[in-house]
Amino acid sequence: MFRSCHSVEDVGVALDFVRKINDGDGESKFKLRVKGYNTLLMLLAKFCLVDEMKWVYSVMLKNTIVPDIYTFNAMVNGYCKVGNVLEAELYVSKIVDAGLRPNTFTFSSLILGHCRKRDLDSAYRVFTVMPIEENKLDDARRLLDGMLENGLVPSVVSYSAMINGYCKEGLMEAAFEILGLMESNNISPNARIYGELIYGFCKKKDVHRAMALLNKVLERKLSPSLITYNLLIHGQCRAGHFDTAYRVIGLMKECGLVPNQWTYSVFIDTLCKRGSLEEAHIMFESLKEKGIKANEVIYTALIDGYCKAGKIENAHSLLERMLIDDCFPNSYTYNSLIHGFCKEKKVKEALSLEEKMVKMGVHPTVRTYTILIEGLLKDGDFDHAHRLLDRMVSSGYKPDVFTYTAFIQAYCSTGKLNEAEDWMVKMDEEGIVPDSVTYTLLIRAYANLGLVYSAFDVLKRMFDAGCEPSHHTYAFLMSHLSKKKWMKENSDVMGLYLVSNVTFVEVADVWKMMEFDTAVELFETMLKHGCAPNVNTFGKLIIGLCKVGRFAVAQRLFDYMRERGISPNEDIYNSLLKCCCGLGMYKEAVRLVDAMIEHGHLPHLESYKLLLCGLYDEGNIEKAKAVFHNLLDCGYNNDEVAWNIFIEGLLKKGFGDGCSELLSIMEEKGCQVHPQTYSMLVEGLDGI
DNA sequence: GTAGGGTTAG
Repeated sequence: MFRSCHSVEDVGVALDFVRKINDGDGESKFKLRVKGYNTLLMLLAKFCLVDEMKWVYSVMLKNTIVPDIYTFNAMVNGYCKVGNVLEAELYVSKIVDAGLRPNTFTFSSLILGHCRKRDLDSAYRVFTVMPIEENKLDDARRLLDGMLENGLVPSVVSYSAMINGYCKEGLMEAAFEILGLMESNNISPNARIYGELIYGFCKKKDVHRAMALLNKVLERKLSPSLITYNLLIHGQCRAGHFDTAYRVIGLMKECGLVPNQWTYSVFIDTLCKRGSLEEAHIMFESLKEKGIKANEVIYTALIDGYCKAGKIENAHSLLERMLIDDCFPNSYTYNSLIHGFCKEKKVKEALSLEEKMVKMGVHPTVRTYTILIEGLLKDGDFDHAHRLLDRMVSSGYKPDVFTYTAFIQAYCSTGKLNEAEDWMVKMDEEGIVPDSVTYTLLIRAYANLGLVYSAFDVLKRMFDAGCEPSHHTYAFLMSHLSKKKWMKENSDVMGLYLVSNVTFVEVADVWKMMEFDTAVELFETMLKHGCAPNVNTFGKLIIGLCKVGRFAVAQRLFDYMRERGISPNEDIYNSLLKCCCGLGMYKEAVRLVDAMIEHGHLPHLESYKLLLCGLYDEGNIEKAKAVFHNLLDCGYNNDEVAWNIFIEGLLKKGFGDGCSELLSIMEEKGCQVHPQTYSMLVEGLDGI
């Protein structure tokens, strides 16, 4: 009877029906069979309404309906979706108690549940604290492997849940291993499976691999979904490739897919984050003529953009427009505005907005409280901040790493290191793991007070906790090591500033001033403190140097690390490559590209573009051809290659001949280019 | 008769 229910509104109607059954005396005219209950339970699971599920289940038992495998599976699925594996396992045992056997569906749900075990978002009120399990993916994996042992055949869904789990964590090799596993078990991956992998690459900011995978999906005549395209657009936007993101819209339209709210929210959000508020607003206003109604995410992106730009008035009027537009603001919307007020030192307004939010029926979240606490602390009102913390805890909200870090930052910036350390202890007792920002704040504070040993001691704690130091962490440590030297060299105090009477160097300037010897001093001090510099240590330094064009020092470090038997990773190679292309050192760039390919790394297309243009500029045509040949074997999406190298590169730089030459290499190799790109190329070549 | 994906702090 609930088969036609699909929306949250339907759920309400269905629940009302069950309520009537529950209110009846058993002789009621409202009766439901097991199938009806099951359908309702699945529907509730779809919307993650586990409390309602539990109630429906109890009504079912009260009415002496015997649950079947579908009932139990629905319960397992619901709890797994919200990451509550403990509760889900309770229903698995009920399956066994009932003399039934868990099936493929049960296992697929459990795999999903284990992958989500830690996903209980701090944005929600969490009353039951789930145990944190580091090896949640291993547990999921054991379940997948255990299926065969139990005589069950994993389905596409079982594999996809596992692949999604790995992709979310950026473990692409493991994800591809699962792909291999399913293929060897004769299950052919569908578009959804590839969609998961594309998501993984996008999440890792490896958009080129994501695009190459898209090509593979299309070659296999599978249809990528709107979600997949949206993910690609998001990935391209985040990588700063705005033009490419627009091209992806073209590609999706060709497949008959229509960009939706999500698509535009990505664009609008990206524009806002880049500070292009006007452009974002123009796109927002153009939605109507596209037949798209702005949703709360779109409004929030724009509101957030205005708040970050300090234009609270505009943000506020958007909130009003939102309400007129029948678009309901959510906690994210209010959080953006509250944050905006705090940033402008208007904590009072921020606090009253929180009250308003509650009145509007929107629940504050951990984030709301944290933003307010941070605002109060930055305002120097420690008392109020503590009171608010008490209020949040007593209302059942669990402070997270951001909340604790706000306090630690406040104590660090006032030089109260003992209090800051007390908060580290408190955090540990609550089972909250500090992140690199937390540790780096402490390191900076110790360094500012001239306590080198303590600063490096915190680094050791970081290493021991398995927390990866950021480039900020290393920059603060180095600026301290070289402080006296740098101060002398910069007697005009350029790039130096004062905090609590201690002078130190701005992070951005560390890379500009850093010499090779400083790095060596860092490594030696690290070793003395029991932290051996690893590939990431070198990576942070090399990438930092490359960003400011310090190729010579970066290369020395690169050689230094290799001499010590540490192999550079793809990011290190790419930053070096980008740096020397930018400096016009094309011979060196060619050497790097060759070395990368030899080690199985993928050189960025942007660097190839610069390199090929550079080689043509130097008249080194044969070298350019050879480099392009190798590029075509890298497995890139050929259309993307053509677009980047020809249209964005050679044609724009006026190397039409080079463009024709390289295009013929593509044709010789049988590389397919999209007809639209091809006609643009021909047009471009004619124009020269 | 069941299911699997995606935004938004310091």
